[in-house]
Amino acid sequence: MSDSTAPKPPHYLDELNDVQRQAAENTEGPVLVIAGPGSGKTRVLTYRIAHLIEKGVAPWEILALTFTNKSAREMKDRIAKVVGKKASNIWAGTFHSLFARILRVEAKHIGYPSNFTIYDTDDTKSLINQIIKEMNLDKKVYQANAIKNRISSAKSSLITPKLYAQNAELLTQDKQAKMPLVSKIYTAYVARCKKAGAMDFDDLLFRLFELLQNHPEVVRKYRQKFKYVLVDEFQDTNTLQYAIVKKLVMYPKSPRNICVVGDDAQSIYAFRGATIQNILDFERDFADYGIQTFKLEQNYRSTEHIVQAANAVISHNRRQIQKNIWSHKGVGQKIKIIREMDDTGEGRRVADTILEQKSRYHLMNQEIAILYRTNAQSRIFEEYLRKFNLAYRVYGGLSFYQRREVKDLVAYLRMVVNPNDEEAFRRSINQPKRGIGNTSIEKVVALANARGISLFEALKHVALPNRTRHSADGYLDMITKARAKADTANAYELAESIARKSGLSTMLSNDTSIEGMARLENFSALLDGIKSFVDEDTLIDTDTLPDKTLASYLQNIALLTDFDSNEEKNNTDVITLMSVHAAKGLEYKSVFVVGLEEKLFPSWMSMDSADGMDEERRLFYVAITRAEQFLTLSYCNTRYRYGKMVMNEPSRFLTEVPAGAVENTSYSRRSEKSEYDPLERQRAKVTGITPIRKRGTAKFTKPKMDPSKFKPNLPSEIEVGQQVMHLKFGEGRITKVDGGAGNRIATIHFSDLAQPEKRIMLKFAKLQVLD
DNA sequence: ATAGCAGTAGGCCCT
DNA sequence: CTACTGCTAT
Repeated sequence: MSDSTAPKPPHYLDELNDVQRQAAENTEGPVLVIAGPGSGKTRVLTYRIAHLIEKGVAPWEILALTFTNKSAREMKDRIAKVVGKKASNIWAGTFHSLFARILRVEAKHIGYPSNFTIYDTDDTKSLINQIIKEMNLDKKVYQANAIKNRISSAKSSLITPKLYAQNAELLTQDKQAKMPLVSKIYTAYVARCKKAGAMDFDDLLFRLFELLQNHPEVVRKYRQKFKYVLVDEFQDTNTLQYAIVKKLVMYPKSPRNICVVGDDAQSIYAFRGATIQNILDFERDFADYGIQTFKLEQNYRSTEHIVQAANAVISHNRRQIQKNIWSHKGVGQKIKIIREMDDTGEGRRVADTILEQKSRYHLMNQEIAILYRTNAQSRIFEEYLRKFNLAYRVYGGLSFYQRREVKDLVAYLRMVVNPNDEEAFRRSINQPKRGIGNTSIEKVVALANARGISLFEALKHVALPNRTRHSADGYLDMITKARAKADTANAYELAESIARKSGLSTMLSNDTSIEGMARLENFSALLDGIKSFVDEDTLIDTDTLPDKTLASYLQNIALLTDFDSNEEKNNTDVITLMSVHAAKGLEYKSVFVVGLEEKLFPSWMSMDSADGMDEERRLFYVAITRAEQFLTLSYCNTRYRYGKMVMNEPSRFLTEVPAGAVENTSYSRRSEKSEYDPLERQRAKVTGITPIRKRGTAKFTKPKMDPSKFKPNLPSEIEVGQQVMHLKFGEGRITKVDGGAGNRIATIHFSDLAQPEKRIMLKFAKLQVLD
């Protein structure tokens, strides 16, 4: 959308079409913006905020809630282009991060420490399993995942453990699922989180709601503060999120300056409790206060065949807000449909088509995306892209912060900040092994439960055999000493010293396998991350954070996803592989939507209900509307699932794409023989495509050199001026070495990177000197 | 009492 | 394809 080429930028409102402009200028009172795909929604939001600021509204009086850190950052950057630096004072961020920020300030009102820990899904599951075990229940019957979902949706519907226990409907459901004690587990879970000083993701919303509900002086404060509230992706908010927003803007004499932007057709998070009912409720709730509705219907992203296909597909859904999405970008290319015999063929054919498109239309890698329903589908595409020497990056799957080695160190850091953190205790107490096994931990748990104290406290007093006592004391001493420094010391020094004293660094350094080296890489990348948190601001959004202590570092990373990380990935020319969910809000010149088969897309989980099917169709709608010029849909007859070959029908969604928008070479003309040539298959076998995704290996496509040939030099051998090789960053030159003897830090210039300067701790990073 | 190993069962959607 | 379980050696 860079059609404005005037030398002097015109007044910013001139860059908007009529409807967009009205949506941006009508700043007072409740506003609902229904925004089709590619209709300039972000543009409206940013100009609206810019307009508010130009009119004299203070940036900190504006609350803009988004779903991802990325879109918050983008929005701020774009606002800054109009109003300058003060844009950074806007309260723009995700629901979770902004609410965590408020909760830290107001924690005392709800009996939480302001250093509260945020439990991620793994912590949550592990705690639930723990409770199940303590209650002597069969974990095959009581599945942690299912229970987590029950608890999560209870919280999202504002149902406390108490209300749950009184809710006949929920109790009946649990009985039918043969899990009558879910209510008890829920109660125990909430108590344990509280005791541990921990909140899970839902708590960040739930506790904030409680806070606003029960503390009039607090709610008054924030109502006064936030004079204008904006919500992006409103179709993906759940009941609880909307309840919080209402708390902030609905009160006597409120100006009700609330603007929500969304598209019912792109609602794809119902499985997490999101409901488009919120849009309908919004219209009802604010009907008496002069609600204004604007529909953005012009699609600036895609050519007409694509828009036409999208409209046709979505019209199969039952209810929707009426709108007429149109494009004036010309008819463009027709949609290509690829059919293959099996998933391997699909992988090869997609990679082939990419090569063809690249040469014919001069596409860059970064203009291409492969979108799939489930992350597990990525493997085959990775294999072929690699084989064809096409650079790619996979989003999703195991994120950096979920890696074992990263979580281990983070667990120690969490203990330093909040010693009551039960999950961090369990993870750190015997990692690396220090001879405190299950039996000892059982004793600790027993004592903690008996006296109602934390595990950490219990460890101090529990009776243990001498040897075990000794290592326990070592652990306690380490955490206690670090805690003493936690408020004053720089987060990086603290983390680095813990990494050393815990024995984690030594343990990882001693592992010389390739996976081990990759783990060490990740481990030092974490330390590097903490370092840049401390001295630069590049890593994270400091505006949403009050300070730079270890506590706020942890708070921040708990809410980061794979998407938000720092690396140079945004600037490198790579093909994007991601799930359709992850692709929401993004756009690419050429998009491949793959695996279009019944039971896969639409997913088998959703096929038994009409609501589920509608959601799958919206998901498909989101997928195809990511494409600007080229859209390719693919499916195959058989594929491996759970290690077994299964037959698939083509997805019903394919039949919903109008024939007029589809290239007619596609369905059946291409001879199946050539695609299923046994010789060709045999050849593929012989070429031996080896799987490249191993657990714990770095995520980048191409290692800069063959890891098996990589021979790192000793840290002491590294000098200024040397040309060195780093497994992930490639070749670079040492420009500076500083730090003390045992802790030398090299500044290295990697000219291939977008941000070439890296500071790397020599004791962790492995570097090979090149001659 | 702990830790490493090996074999088995169960599970893998999306945040 | 991995996360538990149970066994055995220390």
